[in-house]
Amino acid sequence: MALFLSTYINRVDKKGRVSFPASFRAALMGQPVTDQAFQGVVLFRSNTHDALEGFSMSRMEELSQRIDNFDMFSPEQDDMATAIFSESVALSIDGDGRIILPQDLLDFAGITEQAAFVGMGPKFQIWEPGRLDARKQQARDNVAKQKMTLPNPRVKGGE
Amino acid sequence: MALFLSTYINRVDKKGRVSFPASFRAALMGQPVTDQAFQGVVLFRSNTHDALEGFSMSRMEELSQRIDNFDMFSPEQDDMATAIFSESVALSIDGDGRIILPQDLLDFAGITEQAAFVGMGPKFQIWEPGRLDARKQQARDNVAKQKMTLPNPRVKGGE
DNA sequence: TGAAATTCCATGATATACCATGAAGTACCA
DNA sequence: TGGTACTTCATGGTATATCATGGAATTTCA
Repeated sequence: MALFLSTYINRVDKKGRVSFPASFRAALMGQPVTDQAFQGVVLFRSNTHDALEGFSMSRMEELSQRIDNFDMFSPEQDDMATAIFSESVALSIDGDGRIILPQDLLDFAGITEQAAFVGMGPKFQIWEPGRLDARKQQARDNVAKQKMTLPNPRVKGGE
Repeated sequence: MALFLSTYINRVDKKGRVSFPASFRAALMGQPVTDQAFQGVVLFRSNTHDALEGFSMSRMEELSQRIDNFDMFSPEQDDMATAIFSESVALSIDGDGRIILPQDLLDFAGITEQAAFVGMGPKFQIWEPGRLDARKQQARDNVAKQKMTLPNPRVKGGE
């Protein structure tokens, strides 16, 4: 699967138009195209930051399956589904490689002049650039401080 | 899996272009080619040295899968993905076997005229040659002093 | 029919692909 | 084994395509 990598800062014009980074576009193309072949992205508010979460449509379906693994009718499942699906918005990419960020999402993330597209592997986030710096530092600190390590499936679980 | 071996020092021109060592290219080819067969490398800043770390894309995808094993939207997953993917950059290898090192990465590693490609098995590093010499000496000293040995996971953990 | 949204077009800046050359390593042959 | 021819590499310069960005024109919907 193609990955979202690096951080790109692009200008947002008064209509909310932003160029969606070219490499992110390429990552999107690699996705297995389902039925209607929706070539675009899905955005919703982050639960933990003043930022936006971005998914491909195929990743969105995977997210749906994971939520299904909660007990049906459990409060968690209901909360999760409501928070994510009801508030998410699908944005298409126009001929010039741009998306249009709705005003309420811009407000939520505090974005005005510029938007930072943050690659996070299978997903990405969109930040107001000023806030992002602090967040990146925090992430680095947490990883270092907690000596966070990645479970290696080959050694630990073995296949 | 193919391995990155030896050290190669190549010139960096004013545009940041460097020849990616031929043997490293060969090591890259051996990688299992996924979908779009991205022939290139992924670089990011080392956590411990003023140098750059390099991976193949397939290894990067493996990293991604491990991170996926954390709960979605958990702080751990978020920190991990932000720390690793947002700061990394994918570089393609052109028809002449070169990559283009971005200016900010050159600055971070202190590279100007020359770049040293250091094979480290499944990954590699890129150093400013002068700093590399000091680092190599240090590594040798540490190994000698501590009589460092390699634990064998098959014997110790065993499955 | 008017406001909002979508599509179309234009333009620098930047990055990518293309071509040329010399050096060095390798293979081949006497 | 010595010499020669060929291939591969590293490196420099130039041309071309892509990308981000701004504005205008056209369409859509209320």
